[in-house]
Amino acid sequence: MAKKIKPEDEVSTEEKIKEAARTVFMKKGFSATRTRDIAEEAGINLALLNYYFRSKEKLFELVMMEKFQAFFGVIFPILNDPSTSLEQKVELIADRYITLLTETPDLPIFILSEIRTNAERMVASVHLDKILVDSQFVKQLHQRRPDMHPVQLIMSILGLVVFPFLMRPLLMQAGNADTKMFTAMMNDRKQWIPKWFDSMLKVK
Amino acid sequence: MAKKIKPEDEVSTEEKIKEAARTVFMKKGFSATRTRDIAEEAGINLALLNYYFRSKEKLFELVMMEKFQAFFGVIFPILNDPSTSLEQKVELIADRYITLLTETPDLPIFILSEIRTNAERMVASVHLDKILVDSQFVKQLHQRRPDMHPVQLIMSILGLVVFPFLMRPLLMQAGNADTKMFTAMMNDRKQWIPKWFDSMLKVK
DNA sequence: GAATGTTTTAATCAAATGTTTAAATATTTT
DNA sequence: AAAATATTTAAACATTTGATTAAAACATTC
Repeated sequence: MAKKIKPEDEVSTEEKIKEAARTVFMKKGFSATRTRDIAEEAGINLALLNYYFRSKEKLFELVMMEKFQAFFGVIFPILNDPSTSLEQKVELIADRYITLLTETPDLPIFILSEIRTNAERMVASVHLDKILVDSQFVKQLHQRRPDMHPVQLIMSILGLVVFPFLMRPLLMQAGNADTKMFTAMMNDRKQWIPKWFDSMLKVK
Repeated sequence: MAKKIKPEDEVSTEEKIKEAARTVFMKKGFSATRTRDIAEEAGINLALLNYYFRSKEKLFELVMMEKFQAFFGVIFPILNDPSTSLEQKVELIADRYITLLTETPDLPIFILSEIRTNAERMVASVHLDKILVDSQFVKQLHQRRPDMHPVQLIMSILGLVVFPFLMRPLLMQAGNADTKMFTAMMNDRKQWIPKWFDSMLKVK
């Protein structure tokens, strides 16, 4: 499949479809998305979707892997870094994750929905055990608080960071926040979460 | 529509369908569920679904309202009780919510997925502002920590309680837990969350 | 500029899916 | 028991939807 030579500002049909697929799949999930939705969003003929990506499923897989990478790719290197302290890791997670999710707030619900319908494949592609058992973070947690299960603490830090983005549609619809205000709250949260987590680690 | 007189142990067709709908909708969500899935799960003829409930959508709405009630009904009375302290409320939420969700662990992802595709209707049926602005809990939070936005703290407590159930499929698939072990962890969590939250409130 | 390869389009297909129909069966009422 | 009403069934219907096809339009190569 040779590439056409096109002006720099032109976006290839393939990329238009991929971008439309990102948008629609992210918003509605796999089952609720029609190939025609994607074609319309991309402004292309329906048949081109199959021409470039063979099938709806293949296209979805592409988007999913990309998003999965975005979601877990941020956290892995931070948790495994042997040169940072526990406190620094928490600070980094809060900061990097909130920054990422502020840009793509639909990411968590997309990932979690997909896990619900396809836990096996998801787990195969993420090596969760590397986080939950072997990571530097787990070792540091265990050393600090042998009486708290590291998984408990990982669920806590992730819950503190991610859960607000799951509540976001509810908050915004309830009129208690607009996009700007929500972003401001999440930025505020970047500072609170490390403080909160440190105090949790000191609980008697 | 007169009721048939049937032996006590017989379950009515209507209830069989409703129960099957609960099961399938909860597991797969609205779009991924086929009416034939529900009919099969209920062990009834496909046409009976429309005979008793008019449409897939009407049946879904019924299930959804029920689950919504379960999810928010637990939290409302606790947060609005003027006779309990901040600490008692947190303890109650952790205990009651974890108990509820241990019985129906798919509830959170179901609710959140539905909110994603239908935030307006959801918000109309929950009076979220009653929690986020007017509740006793918010007043107590504000009195204790005027420098922390109450919504921040509500997101935190809910995140600590609910998020593990969203990660459950991932944890269990990763082989780091079976049902029994997960339940044990969540029971453990009933005691940690109040301690954690109290320490968060004391952060400098 | 003819030949060749690539991209796009309109039309169509086949399967899936929510729903309806009409006849059969069971139950209740008179 | 007969009539009326309610429930159940098998079949079919009408759309929707993912995918394909065949030809046209376009671009590139020789």
